Amino acid sequence: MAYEQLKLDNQLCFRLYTAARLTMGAYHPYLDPLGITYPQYLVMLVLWEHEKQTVMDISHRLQLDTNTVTPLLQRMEKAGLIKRTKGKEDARQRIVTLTDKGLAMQEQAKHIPECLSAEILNHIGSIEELTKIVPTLDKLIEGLKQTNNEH
Amino acid sequence: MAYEQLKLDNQLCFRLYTAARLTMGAYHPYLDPLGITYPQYLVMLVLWEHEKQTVMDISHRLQLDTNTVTPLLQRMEKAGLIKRTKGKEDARQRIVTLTDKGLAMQEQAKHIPECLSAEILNHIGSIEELTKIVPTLDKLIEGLKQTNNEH
DNA sequence: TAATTTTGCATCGTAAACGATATAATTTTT
DNA sequence: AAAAATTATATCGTTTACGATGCAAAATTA
Repeated sequence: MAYEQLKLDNQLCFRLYTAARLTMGAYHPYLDPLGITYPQYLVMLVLWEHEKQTVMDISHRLQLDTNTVTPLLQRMEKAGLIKRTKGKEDARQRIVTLTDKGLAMQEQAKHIPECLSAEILNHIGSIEELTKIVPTLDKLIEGLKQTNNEH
Repeated sequence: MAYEQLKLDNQLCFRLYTAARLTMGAYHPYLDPLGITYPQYLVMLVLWEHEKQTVMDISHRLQLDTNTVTPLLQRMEKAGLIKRTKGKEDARQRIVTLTDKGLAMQEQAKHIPECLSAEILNHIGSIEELTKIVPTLDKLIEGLKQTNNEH
């Protein structure tokens, strides 16, 4: 028999892992019509907030490394959502900007958050219960950033 | 400027996504010596609880599809952690069992959960705050399972 | 019993993640 | 200024995820 602490039901990380995957799945019906994936949607959110950003700005914001973000951006450029131009002052940098198509997509996307809230609300009862866990998740994320930096 | 609801900081899913990734990163120093990845660790947890399971048992337990689990199990078999035998009553099934090596790994792994708790505790203050969000995550997961089944 | 459907698993293709490494441009040091 | 170190991004290889499809064994129906 398993040690108590090794039981799957006692694992917080497994819950986060599952919740994250299933939530991404819930976005599918809304992102498919736009032709983007969930990570690409996150990049769009970042760019809709600030039009002009470097690869590093984006990867910092999403807590992803450039080796994940670069191919992501390359695919998005291919899809005509963004442009990647060489930086003028610093030629190492790549400046990422939205195309007209990328900018226009914001209008189609603006209802997605409320659609998702409504969908979850159908099955869970109260959205407040979910917003209540946000500060804890933020603390966890901050803690993990430090933990992971130490190794 | 972005619509308020489209701001990254207002996205619960982004938090789950980030928290899950960073937590998996925190497991790295403990799983590397064992030569397994986090999803493989999850499979081990499942098998340590019940020695003998079909591919479907495991994929149900982890909320993953067989097209994810099968290659995972193939790699784990190659690594000598599990065996996959054809089912006797039902020849379609694959019965997954632990090898001696896989069973023995439990002893090396039994301290991992407390190590991780301690590590997080260092940076976050109280573990209770984390356990408090578990019921909400469970409700969210259950709700999302249904939501995703409808589409 | 033969035909059909369903089920359990596997394979394929694509997109993430991420460690390791490479490369070119900038900074810092000598 | 030349050399060394750092920085920003990109490339490569492996492992996940997951939609789509295939296939053989069982279960169901005709």
